[in-house]
Amino acid sequence: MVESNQGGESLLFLTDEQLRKGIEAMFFAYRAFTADPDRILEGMDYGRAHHRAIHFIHRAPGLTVTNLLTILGVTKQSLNRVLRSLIDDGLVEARVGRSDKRERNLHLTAKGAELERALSDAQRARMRAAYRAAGPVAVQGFRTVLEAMMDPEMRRQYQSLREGGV
Amino acid sequence: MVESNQGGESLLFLTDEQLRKGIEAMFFAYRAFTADPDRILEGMDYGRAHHRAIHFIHRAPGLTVTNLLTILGVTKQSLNRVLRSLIDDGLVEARVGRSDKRERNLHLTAKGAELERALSDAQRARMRAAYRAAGPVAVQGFRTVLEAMMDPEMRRQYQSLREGGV
DNA sequence: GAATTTACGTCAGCCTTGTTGACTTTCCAA
DNA sequence: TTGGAAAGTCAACAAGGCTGACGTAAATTC
Repeated sequence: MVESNQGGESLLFLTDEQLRKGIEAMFFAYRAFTADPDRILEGMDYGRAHHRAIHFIHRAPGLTVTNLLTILGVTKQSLNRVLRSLIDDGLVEARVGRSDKRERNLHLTAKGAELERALSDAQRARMRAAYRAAGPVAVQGFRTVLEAMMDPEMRRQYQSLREGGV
Repeated sequence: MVESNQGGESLLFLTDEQLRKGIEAMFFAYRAFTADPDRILEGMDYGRAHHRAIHFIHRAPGLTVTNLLTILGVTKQSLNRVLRSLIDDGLVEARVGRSDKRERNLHLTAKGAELERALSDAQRARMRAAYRAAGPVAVQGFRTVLEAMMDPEMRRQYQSLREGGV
């Protein structure tokens, strides 16, 4: 395959072969990425969906059900099943909204925070090892490419997530 | 949080906050990554599992069922369901092994290759746009971090995948 | 003040894709 | 010739997505 240069910059990294390698890297890395939390959750009555809910409730305490729905990109019914069990088991608390009483503000309980810590410790340990092995420049590139892959709306969400609501 | 330096190199990129950002970037980017093929497959009788099988059969034509099982990390029963429909619909051909007749060497038919092209065109288009936006240095970092995240065994698989078998 | 909209919850049913366990057939290799 | 490997299949189950329909409470609009 013949590659042309543009503005003197090599575009070798845009060959189909390079792109395919990137695609496969995403596939394998994502499996590794979820493996540790999955291992912790198996045996408990929870799964990956619970992990995601817990993560974002920890991340943005007080967020509403609709907020969480939007972030996770699932239906109300699907989230409800997960949230129901977390609330019933006392890991998540749903407080009636102060200004708008229709809303439910979601918080982790002490017990919920404990599980969150176990899960994110495991996930961060892998991430930390990878970051350390790759170095700061690579990490910067990693984040840049992932961000560029997101749809604009998702990217906005990703960037604007902060504590105290969404 | 106080950060220490080591060997004169900043370790700011290893803070929990940075790691958390990386974790969320993986989550959001992976959703975007699978969105386009998912859109193509919805309506057809296929799903993400079919896409994965098709991808790796295209990638390493002639690979055996056991090979594919190992790459995908699922059970024989789970893969068989997917493979069954692809073979019945004439997208995949399972040829009896030449040297070992117990083995089945998997190949895409013309029809299978056509779907593969549609799926990978969509996925590569997104990847290409992200790569182009991020630039070659970032892409290098992206690949480096993803590779570092994999388990050694998975990394070996990722690196050794080539045509003509696995 | 009445009507409409929003936020949330829930029931019922379906699909995909993963799992275990058990069993068969075919074939290679010691 | 016999044990083990490769593949296929049946059955049953679970997680976690989905749609559609409905109900209730609270906010908002007319």
